[in-house]
Amino acid sequence: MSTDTARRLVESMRDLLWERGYTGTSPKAVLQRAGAGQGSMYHHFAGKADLAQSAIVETAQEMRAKADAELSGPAPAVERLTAYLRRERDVLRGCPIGGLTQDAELMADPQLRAPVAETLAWLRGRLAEVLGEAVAAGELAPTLDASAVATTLVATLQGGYVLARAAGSREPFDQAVAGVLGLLLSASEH
Amino acid sequence: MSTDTARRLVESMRDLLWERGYTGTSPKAVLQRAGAGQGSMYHHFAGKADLAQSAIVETAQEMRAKADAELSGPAPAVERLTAYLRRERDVLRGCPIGGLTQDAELMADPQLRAPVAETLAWLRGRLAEVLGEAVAAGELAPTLDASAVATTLVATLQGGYVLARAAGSREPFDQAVAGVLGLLLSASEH
DNA sequence: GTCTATAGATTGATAGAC
DNA sequence: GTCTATCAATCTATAGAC
Repeated sequence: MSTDTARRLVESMRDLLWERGYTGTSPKAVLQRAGAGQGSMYHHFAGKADLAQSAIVETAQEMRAKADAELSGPAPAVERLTAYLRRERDVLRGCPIGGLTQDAELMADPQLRAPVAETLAWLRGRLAEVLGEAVAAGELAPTLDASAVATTLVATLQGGYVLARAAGSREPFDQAVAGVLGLLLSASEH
Repeated sequence: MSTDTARRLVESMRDLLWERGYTGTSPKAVLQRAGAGQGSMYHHFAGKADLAQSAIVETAQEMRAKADAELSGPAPAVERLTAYLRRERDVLRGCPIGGLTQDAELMADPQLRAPVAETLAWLRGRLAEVLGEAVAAGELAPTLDASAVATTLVATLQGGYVLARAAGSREPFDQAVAGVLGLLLSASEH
């Protein structure tokens, strides 16, 4: 069945995009990992960019679905936020979506860039909503700027990945999260 | 004079590393930008990696010198911190050092990775010192964890670059900085 | 010190057999 | 649908003339 080969190609491209980026990933490497020949890829996809687009869209959807599930539970808003921020992550591999912003070739292609931009914009918006709930429930100070703080939280995660990769250790990531949570919670003591 | 050609090669490599990353930068592109032939590069440097190392070390030293100057002035500690965070930056180009952490090929080479790791580690440490001064001067709450918050501040900047590049706008960067400053200053009202 | 010429490998893609 | 063969272009590096 063709569907299986196509799925393996997308899966391999997802792994390699995460590990090596778009510029650093050759069709040849994808085919080897998927155990397929040249013909298979060009039968199912128009080329490298087309396959990469399928891979990025899949990764983006997964990331968004997982975050939405965590942020939409029945627990108090602040508990959902801290659980989301502290959730176990594959820190040293970086963010499979955010990391792509550093690839100039990928960002130059609107089809590849769009799912990256949309996913991070959605996440900022969703966190702003939950922060708004927390303020409304009196869990956080009413003076808090939900939009700005939401962007700060996403930036802390994204930057935490950068610092962890630089250090070769997840410690900076955990420290960055602990730091921003400390500020958020002590700022709420009003 | 050979020194001038070598300098132009390093300068060109610095620009291209910032713009395209290590994997995305070919010696050919560097030579074209520098206006030099193949022979010049292999006369002055052992190869692409060697030239890149000189370029990264130079960029790292500049970044560190500039940050240290801003963080070491006579102004109150919190003022120095806010001035550093709000300083004008070429946001859409990303951080010329932090952005390199996403390049797997570069990070696999200890010679190329070391200056990246050291620069970001130094910055976290220097910000922790200034935060410590602020606490000691009573400008910030004594309960503040200087090391953790320092890492949060660097992560906010690094993640701000990621979000700005994704959005194609500097707005998320400015929002992330405003958010973290809001938390830091309101948390200090003790 | 700088140049051009060249090398062998790899890139992304196409052709055509099966 | 999948394979192998092949393509022109580019990659990083070396050789050798000047």
